[in-house]
Amino acid sequence: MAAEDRRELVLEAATRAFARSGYAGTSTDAVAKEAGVSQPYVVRIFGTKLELFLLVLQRSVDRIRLAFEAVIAASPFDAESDSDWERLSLAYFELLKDRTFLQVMMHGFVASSTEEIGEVARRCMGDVFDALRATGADDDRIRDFIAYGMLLNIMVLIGAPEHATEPGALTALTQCSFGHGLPELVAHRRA
Amino acid sequence: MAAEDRRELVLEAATRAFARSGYAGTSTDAVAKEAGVSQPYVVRIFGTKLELFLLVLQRSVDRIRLAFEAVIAASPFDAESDSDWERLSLAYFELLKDRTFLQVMMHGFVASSTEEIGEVARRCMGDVFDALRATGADDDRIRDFIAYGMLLNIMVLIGAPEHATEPGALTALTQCSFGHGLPELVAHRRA
DNA sequence: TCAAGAAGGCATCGAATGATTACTTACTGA
DNA sequence: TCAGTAAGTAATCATTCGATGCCTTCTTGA
Repeated sequence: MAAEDRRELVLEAATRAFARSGYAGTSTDAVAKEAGVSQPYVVRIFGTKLELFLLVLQRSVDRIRLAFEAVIAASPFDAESDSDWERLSLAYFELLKDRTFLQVMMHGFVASSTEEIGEVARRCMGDVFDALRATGADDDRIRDFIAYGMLLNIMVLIGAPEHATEPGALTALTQCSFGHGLPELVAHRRA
Repeated sequence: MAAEDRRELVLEAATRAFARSGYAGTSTDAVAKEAGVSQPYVVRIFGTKLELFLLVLQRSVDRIRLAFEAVIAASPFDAESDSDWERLSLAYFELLKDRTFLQVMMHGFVASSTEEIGEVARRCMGDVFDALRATGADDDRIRDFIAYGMLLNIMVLIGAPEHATEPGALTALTQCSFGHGLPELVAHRRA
């Protein structure tokens, strides 16, 4: 297989692996097994595990940012229009069906005490904020949108959508966070 | 030293250690060094590294929840009063001066793919939500409060308060998230 | 004084990890 | 046909990790 194609394959496998267990918790061997190649080959392609993670993190956040940019570019965005914000929310909601990217992003955030990872995390966060500025909304409005997205991220991370079954506080928080789209999200996850 | 006192000391050291590097990224030896005891002794006190982390996670989230409960109990809370919500926000803001607890909490969230950790994380999230229900606010209002708190957590995790210096998207997001309290927070951090 | 129990370290084990080296295989162009 | 190169693996190394077992030290009460 061409090195370029193989590299792409390993990157996608690494994204899945890191999404599961984070930076420290994922071995290069786990990535290799997920990709179906040998562990030394993974190291050879990317140099070090850290460089591989930085690539995976950058690509994951890019994916999220691009989804926002696509929605905003699709039709004129009116920052005063609720339905336009709903379009944006629905896009993120759709993105949640594949949790991989946001899991990697969150793992990147908590691994920010590693300086190189922190740099990428801060840059990515700024890029997303920048992309949302194309909505024409003021900074406070964008901040609120991101805040709500972060809550959704956390809820997905801890598995609230699947586990919030019996009545209780977690269930209430999950339902008022995900709204009526929750059953669909859980069904998609189980499929 | 009495076993009980030593245990408490190690728990606090473990909280600091896990706050830095998370569950997978922190060795029992790192905890031991932070506590000034031998590594086998740490394992002996808590059985396994996982059990130690579960304790640390539970205690950290408890600390956050208790801070909220204290504010709500301090004087009658009016869910329609902006100043009452500001009291609550300020309490959390004050809590951010010691990042340890929220760092541990976030590390617990992303480590939720380990089933035991996920269970504790979900329970803690529910407990915090429950505590905030004592404000008398409806669920949506509480959810918004938590969402904003989660954004602050992320910003702290990636070191935005210290690193958002030159003008740019990250700086704008940081300033509109932390408001005028930002310089104070950074100063306290550097002290 | 001394036995007993609690506190805690030392030595060590087996497994896992990231990385390096040397090797094999397969394709390509002259 | 054969030299050269790209793709990929097996073997291995030095660390690090969580955990176990055994020993030492100190206190305390009879």
